[in-house]
This record gives sequence, C-alpha cells and structure tokens, in this order.
Amino acid sequence: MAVHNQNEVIQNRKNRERLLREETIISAAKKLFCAKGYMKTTMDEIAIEAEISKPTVYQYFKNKDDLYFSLALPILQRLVSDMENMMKKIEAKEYKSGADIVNDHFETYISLYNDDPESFGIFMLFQLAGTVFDVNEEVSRAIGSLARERYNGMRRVYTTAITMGLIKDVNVYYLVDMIWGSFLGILQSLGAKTNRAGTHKEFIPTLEFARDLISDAISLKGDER
Amino acid sequence: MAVHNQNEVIQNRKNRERLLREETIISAAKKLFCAKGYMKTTMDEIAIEAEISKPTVYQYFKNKDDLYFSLALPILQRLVSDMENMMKKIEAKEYKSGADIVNDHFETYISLYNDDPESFGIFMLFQLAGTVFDVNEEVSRAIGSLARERYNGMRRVYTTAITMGLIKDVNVYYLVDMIWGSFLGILQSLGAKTNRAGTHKEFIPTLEFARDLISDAISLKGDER
DNA sequence: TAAATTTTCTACTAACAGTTAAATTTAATG
DNA sequence: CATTAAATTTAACTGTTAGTAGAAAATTTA
Repeated sequence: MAVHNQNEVIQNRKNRERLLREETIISAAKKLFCAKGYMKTTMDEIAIEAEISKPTVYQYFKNKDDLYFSLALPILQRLVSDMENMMKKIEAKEYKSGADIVNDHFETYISLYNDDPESFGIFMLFQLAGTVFDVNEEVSRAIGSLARERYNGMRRVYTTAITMGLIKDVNVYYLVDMIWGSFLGILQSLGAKTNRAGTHKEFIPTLEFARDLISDAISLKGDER
Repeated sequence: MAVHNQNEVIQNRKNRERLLREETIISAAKKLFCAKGYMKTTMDEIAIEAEISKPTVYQYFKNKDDLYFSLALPILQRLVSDMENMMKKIEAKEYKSGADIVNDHFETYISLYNDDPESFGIFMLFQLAGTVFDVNEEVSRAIGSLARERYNGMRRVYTTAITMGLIKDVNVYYLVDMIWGSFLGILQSLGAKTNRAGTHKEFIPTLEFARDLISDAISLKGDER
C-alpha cells in the first residue's frame, strides 16, 4: 500500500517534469521561430536554446513541423473554452440582444489574438499550409477535432439566439462561417499590408466595422420582435 | 541596316524563347507544387519536369521561394484589371444600385478563384507566410505595389458610389478591407474544413450569404435616397 | 572555319533534418 | 553502498536537397 502510493507519487513527479521540459522546448522554439522564422531556425538551435541536446528534442516532438504546429494548439483550446463560456451565458439568458452576442464573439477573437499574436499567426498558417508542410497526422487530427467542436458549439449558440428571438432566423452555418472568416481575413489582409502581424493594431477599426455591420444585419429591430 | 535588322530579329526570337522557357518552368513548378506541396517538391524534379537541368532553372529564378511566389503574380494582375473594369463601369454609370457593385465585387473574386484555385491558394499563403519563407525582396515588392494599386482603386469605386448616392456614407477603407477579408477568410476557413482548397465549392453559399448581408447593410433603402 | 558569346549540364558543396549507439548521468531500490 | 533502470548526452553518422562553380556544348558573329 505504502509502496504503491510512493510509486504513484514518483510517477506523478516524472510526468510533471516531462511536461515542464516539453514546455521549455516549446518556449525555446517559439522564441526562435518568431525571431528568425521557421525556415531559418534549426533544430540544433532550438536544442541549445532549451539547454538540452538535439536527440532529446526528438524524444518530445516527432519532427520540426510537429513542434511548430504544437504552438497553435493552445489557441484552439482557448477558442473552445471561449465557446463554452458563450454557451453558458446564453443558457443563463445573460445576452439581452443579438448585438451582445456578436460583440462577445468578436471580443473573444480580439483578446485571443492580442494575448498571443505569434501563436495566432501560426494557427492561421496551419489552415492554409496543407500544401506547404508535411503536417503530422496526429497534430492535424487534434486541431481538426477541436476546431469542429468549437464550430458546432458556436452554431448552437446562434441557434439558441434565434429561438430566443434575439436575432433573425438566418442560416447559422453561414453566419458562423462568415464571422470567423471576416475575422481571419481582416487580420490577414491588414497583417499583410503592415507586413508584420502583431505589430500594428490597425485592424481593430475594420473589425469593429465588420462587427457592427453583421450585428446590425442580423439583429431584430424593435418592430420585428 | 540589314544587319541591324537581323540582330533585332534574333534578339526578339531569343526573348521569345526565354519567356517560353520561363513559362515551361512555371508550369512544371505549378504542376508539382500542386500535386505534392511545396516542401516535398524538389528543384531537381521541377527541372526534370521542365525537361532542363537544375542550374538552368536557377538562371530563370533566384531560388525556390521566388519560383513559388511567381505563381501568385498573375492573380494579382487580374485583380488589378478587374478593379479597372469596375472603375470604368461605375464611371459609365452602369451600376444601378449598391447591390450591383457588391455583387460584381464578389463575382470577380469568385471567378478569379474558380479559374485557378491553386495559384490563388499560393497567393493567399504569401500574405501569411512572412515568418515561414525567405521571401525575395523583389517579388515581395512587386506583389505589395500591385496589391496597393488594386486597393486604392477599389476604394475609389466605393467613394464614387457614395457620391452617386448608390450606397450609404460608410468608411470605404473599412468597407473594402472587410469585403476582401470576408472573402479571404471564408475561403480559408472552409478550405481548412474540407482540408483541400479547390476541391469543394462549399464556400459559395457562405460567400453569397456574406455578399447579401454586406450589400443589404450598405444599400440605401427606398426611403433613404 | 575560328573566335566569341551564351546557354546548358555534370559534378560538386554546404547545410540541415533526423538517427544511432555507446557512454554518462540521475535516480530508485534492496 | 551496490545494483538496476531510466533518461540524457555525446559524437558521429546518413540522406536529402538547395544552391553553385566550372567544364562542355551550342549558337552567334566575323
């Protein structure tokens, strides 16, 4: 009993240490990828930055792409938890209008981006990069399933909003796609214009414009309720 | 005189041959990049596909990135010429409503994408790929200046539409950004979902949804004119 | 036909992702 | 303290591929 317990405790510590080292590698990789770009960063450099040897890096990550796209996973995890929050809020009838919901929806995107623009950029790239990278099947599946979860959840939020009479009876598939697409595209096109994502915040007014336009278009006016 | 003439003729033929070979390389590169992706396509393969040797490829293109992004240039050229057409149409007062303009605007994007989804994908990637690729300064500048030209032109189209009383007095900077962004983002997010850009056309209804929503939001209603 | 010029190709280098296996360290156990 | 087991390092290695230098071939000019 005592021994079994001790084993467990040791195992726990080892797992913790493993996670810690994984984080060390990820943070070293992120620093270098962001500073020098994917192509110019070598696995040897990442190992040195993480203060370990190269073969150890490969014990934690299958290959360079795997490591790169692992940086995008926390973004998706937060997207899912943001969605769950919105779900709770609408079920608790905390939203008083369609505009409330759309505002919240955009707000979660903006704060997510602001908190970690670099990872967000990698996440965006991942969606486009099928033809460019040799993406690890496992990472790809993980990202895909989280994205689906989030997407289904957001659709449910808007469906509920329709049944509650907060917004017009629009096709929620298209609506959710359009909101996400607008955000992505605006970020991307303005990032390209300033030629460095994250340095300028010029996309905020455009996002607000888009948000208000969409929110206006789907909100039920006084005489329509 | 005769000799000079001959020189000229020969020079012309040489230029023609050079362009032809360049096209052969581009078309070989495109075929392979699209089939196997950027990473898995080697310069040797491209050379073989183009029926020349590798150093010859490098006589025509500085490096692999240069070759890759050269595929995106025709897309931008067409974007500019589409813009010029819309400019002519609005100056000739051929647009009868704001919806006409927005429809046309989206339509040019859609047909551009349909005509060559692969190149369009590369073009999209270019905007995001600053941190990934070692982009040639020259190509980068060329793309940047064409994009700016197009963007300024589209803004003028909408400004004219406002003065003509076809649409509401909105901020045209934001409007043009939003339309482009919506298109990009919707394409991108649905491409990610089906996991292969260009194979499915599922984004069309979402685009139509976005188009109608935007067009509705900026159009002057009967009682507002 | 011979010299000059341009184009192309053979054969190479340098860099880097990813691996292997033996040596070393670190920690757990009796 | 000695033994066992696990993880890490060392250091060398393989294989691939972007990019190049210099020879060879083709073409143009005289």
